[in-house]
Amino acid sequence: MSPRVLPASFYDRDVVQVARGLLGMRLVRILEGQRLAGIIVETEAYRGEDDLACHARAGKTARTAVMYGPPGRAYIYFTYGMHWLLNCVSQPEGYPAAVLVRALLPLEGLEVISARRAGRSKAQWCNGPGKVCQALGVTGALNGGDLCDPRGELFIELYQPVPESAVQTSPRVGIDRVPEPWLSMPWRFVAYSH
DNA sequence: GCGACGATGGGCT
DNA sequence: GCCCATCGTCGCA
Repeated sequence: MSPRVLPASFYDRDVVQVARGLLGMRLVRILEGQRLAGIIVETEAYRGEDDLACHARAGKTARTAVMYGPPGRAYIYFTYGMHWLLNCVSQPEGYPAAVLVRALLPLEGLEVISARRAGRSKAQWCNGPGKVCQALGVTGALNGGDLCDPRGELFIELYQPVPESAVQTSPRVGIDRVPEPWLSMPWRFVAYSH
């Protein structure tokens, strides 16, 4: 295994810590033989069946089964009829938890990413969870894939850990109908925010 | 710059 | 039949 790739043990702990720890790591996508990559700068944690913002609130279904599986896998789902969203399965097998990758700083394969995000400025290429998947060509075909396999099509490498001074936390976004205390849990992490 | 809203389809009650 | 872990565009300032 490449020494740069984050091992499954990285994900095998509290998902909130994993969300924090993924800031500054490098998400790599091999698309048609070409390497595309970006630095993870925004994440959110979703933890367990009790968390009413987490898809696992409805229990284990065909859709959420991957979240109950081993840590270090990709949980990728389709929403709003048009967007794919990428998550990193965390915590021990059997406990449903995952980190939503909400934004990247584009780093490698910029020509391809630019073409996939045609007509938009660089700042708009990967500044949202749907945009990340659009930019890197991430779809449900990769659901359940191993993020710890450097020979796969999607994996995450150790890159540049982010110091506490550069991290901001806030409640998760896009979950307006969720009741407290879940609505206000500070489980969103942003690095080097504007 | 900002708020409203439509697109569009799968999952779940 | 309702609800989305969203995005891009439109209208208005």
